Amino acid sequence: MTENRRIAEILRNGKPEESVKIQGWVRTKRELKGFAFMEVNDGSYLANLQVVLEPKLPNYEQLLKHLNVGASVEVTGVLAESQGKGQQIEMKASLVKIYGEANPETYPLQKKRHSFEFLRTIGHLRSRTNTLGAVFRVRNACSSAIHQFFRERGFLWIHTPIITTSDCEGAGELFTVTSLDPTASNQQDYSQDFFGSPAYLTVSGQLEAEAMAMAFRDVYTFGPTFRAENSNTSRHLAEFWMVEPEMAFCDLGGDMDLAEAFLKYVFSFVLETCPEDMEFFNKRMDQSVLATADNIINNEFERISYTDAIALLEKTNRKFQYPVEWGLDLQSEHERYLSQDYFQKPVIVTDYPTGIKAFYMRLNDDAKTVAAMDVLAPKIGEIIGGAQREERLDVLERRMHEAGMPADDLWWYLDLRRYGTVPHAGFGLGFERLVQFMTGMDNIRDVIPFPRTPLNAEF
RNA sequence: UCCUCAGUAGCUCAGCGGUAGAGCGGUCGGCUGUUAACCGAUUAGUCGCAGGUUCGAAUCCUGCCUGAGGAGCCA
Repeated sequence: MTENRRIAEILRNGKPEESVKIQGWVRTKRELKGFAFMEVNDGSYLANLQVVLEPKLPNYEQLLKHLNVGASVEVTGVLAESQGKGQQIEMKASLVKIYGEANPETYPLQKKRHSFEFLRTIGHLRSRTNTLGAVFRVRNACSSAIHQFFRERGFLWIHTPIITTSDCEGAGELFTVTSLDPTASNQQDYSQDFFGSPAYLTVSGQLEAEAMAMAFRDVYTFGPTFRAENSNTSRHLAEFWMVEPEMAFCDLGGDMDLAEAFLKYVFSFVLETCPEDMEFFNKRMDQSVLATADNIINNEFERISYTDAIALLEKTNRKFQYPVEWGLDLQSEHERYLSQDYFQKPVIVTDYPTGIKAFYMRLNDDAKTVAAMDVLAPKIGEIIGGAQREERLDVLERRMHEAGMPADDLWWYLDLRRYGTVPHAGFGLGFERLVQFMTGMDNIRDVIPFPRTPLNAEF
């Protein structure tokens, strides 16, 4: 039996004279008078394996007719040093089996560049392109890197619920979960509903992660998150994946250290695992991709307090559309100025005014600011948002009251402060934003296989 | 949700008052090593939808739908 091998492995280690068998999809075919070339891709590698088809193949004429772009094939043959330029090794086919044809008159992927907008309309096929293929290999590497990073540090991966009954984690709009018939008359009677109360898709696993951190010290979540906001931008999704570490016995400084070490680790891991894909992005998508990665890995992140950031923004000559004033939130243009123009690297902004941050963030001694931190990345803005959590029961109760939060629903969250409370901190990282940042892809819809955005949940 | 721009052949676009055009793709033919192959021929369209103005609308006007960029919200 001839060994069935991945194309990535053949392109890296294949030697002339070896008998091999591959399986994959035809990316392109070039017919000449005496013979033909076809390139096959199996998703394992950016480059294709060039296969030489000679007339002595059984059914040569018929085969050429049916070996169209998109067809699925199994090729048996022998590796050989390539006579042409462009690749070291190629395969001389002795047997070609076609699993499924792809009619060239209707198959939407052509041997040419397609716009990402068009590719989004064929979400089921677009992963067969060079760029999306590279994106999803990098996405996968990021995912592995994240688990490996936390495992090395003794964090437990915890699975927080996707369905939640608390709607008070943030002001964000939630998707309702119900088993009631929307046309029935009892539609609003939640006592008749599956959970006996209103239920939603989670907007964050943080509160549950805090509970688990109070048992295991260091934990993280990595799972889907849902926001029903009508956001139409290149960096928002209605369904996205979020990474949320939570550490007991940890303050804001430790939180920032973790965030920085985390990003450095993931970038290093991906550069090592997917060098060809990263070079591809650097060449074709954004020529600062490799420089950015290098910058992340080798330079310390800038750390600046909100108060100092405001002072810096007030001093600059740059004209901003929105006002800069202590107490107001930083606008996109301000964040972009800080990370992209002024520091030209990720910036961690800390200690925001109480009024613009969530109730659970720890009140600083000045009583005007909270121990929050945002990591701002060039181009995409906020990639991480985190904080030291308020561990003092009385302060937390007061802040919830001021924020108009119903304490009844979060009785268990307050219990964590009643019984064995400890200083703790954590952050949330938008996984797709990380992949976007890493690959230089302009639109977040192109770094998740099947994006969900307003008016779009196809595939 | 707001602002701006755009929807013309399978794809990318040109045409901007006189009833449709290019490149790529597809098809057919040629080419003994190609690699976004090349050369020749050929194929291809309710000009987003619905109204209106006009002798005449892809072109002007109104509404709607869809997409993109930016903003807000955030990760």
